[in-house]
Amino acid sequence: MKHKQAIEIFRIFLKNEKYRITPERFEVMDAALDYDGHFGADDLYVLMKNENSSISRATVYKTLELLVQCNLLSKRHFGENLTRYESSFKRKVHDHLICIDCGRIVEFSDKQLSPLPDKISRELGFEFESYSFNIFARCSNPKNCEYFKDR
Amino acid sequence: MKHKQAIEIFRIFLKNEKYRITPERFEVMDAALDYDGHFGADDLYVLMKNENSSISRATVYKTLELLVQCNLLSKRHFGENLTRYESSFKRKVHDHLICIDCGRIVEFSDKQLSPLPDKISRELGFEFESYSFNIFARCSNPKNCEYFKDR
DNA sequence: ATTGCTGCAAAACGTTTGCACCTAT
DNA sequence: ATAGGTGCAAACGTTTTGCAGCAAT
Repeated sequence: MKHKQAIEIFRIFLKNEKYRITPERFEVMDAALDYDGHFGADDLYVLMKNENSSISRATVYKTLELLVQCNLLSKRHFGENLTRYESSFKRKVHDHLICIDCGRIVEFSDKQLSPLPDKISRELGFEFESYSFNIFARCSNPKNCEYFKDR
Repeated sequence: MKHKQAIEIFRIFLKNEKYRITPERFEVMDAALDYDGHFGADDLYVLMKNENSSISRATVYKTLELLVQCNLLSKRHFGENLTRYESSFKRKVHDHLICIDCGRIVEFSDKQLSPLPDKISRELGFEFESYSFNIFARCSNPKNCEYFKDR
């Protein structure tokens, strides 16, 4: 198994929260952590089905939420009515820039930005929990942009 | 009519873009600008129906997109699979903090944040278009929070 | 033995579409 | 006259739910 450390994290989480340890849950975890980039729950379901898994849609949807709860995945919304996930296991915090022409997603992290969510929360009388910051922009280089359109 | 200036903006936009000027479009505009706070397209449709409008769902959905195009409304996504709108007519740019316990939405604007979307876009080789910044946090004062839960 | 989890299908939800009729141009 | 908009209902894509059977505890 590739994801030894993640398996341990997930197992401990399930135990602590009194959820059952089932093979299906680890099967979804494995597929999710293997996925390169951002994916919708249904994308993952279809992928697993194509690989002859007998997993059900419901189990995929529910397990992804568990993986978010234990911080193995993070949840993203890029301005569509669609929930996307991405592995956050051993990855540093980052934000996203989305090209509105070609759909390319670039990850970045900005030093000036990082302290702001917590600072602003305190200023407004809240306890910071999480934030989302997405920039929508256009590739300056049109050729570049065309290239990614077909991807 | 309350929204004299907005009517003019919308009329000019429709004309420029060669869209037709119809009473239904202004009816939706009126209801949208009257709405206090953030609303989903369906909320607005139901509200209008309750006020005995004969508008159709399709017209409401399509017109809201036109109002976004001419900057009378802005579109928001607060981490659910639901598009929300809010009037941006004569309002200054702001971001949102959402309480994950009671759902209260607080608007803020932060001087350190404002220059970042454009700066980051340029640094990454993009032309800035728009951004979304949402903070998810908890009311520090539990009583406050309880109060808004019932709203 | 007892919950809780699974797969399945159906329902729910917000949103979009196809179409026949109507209306602004 | 004609392109485009409207209302309606049906379709859509994603997500959730109800339920009977199954498996982890």
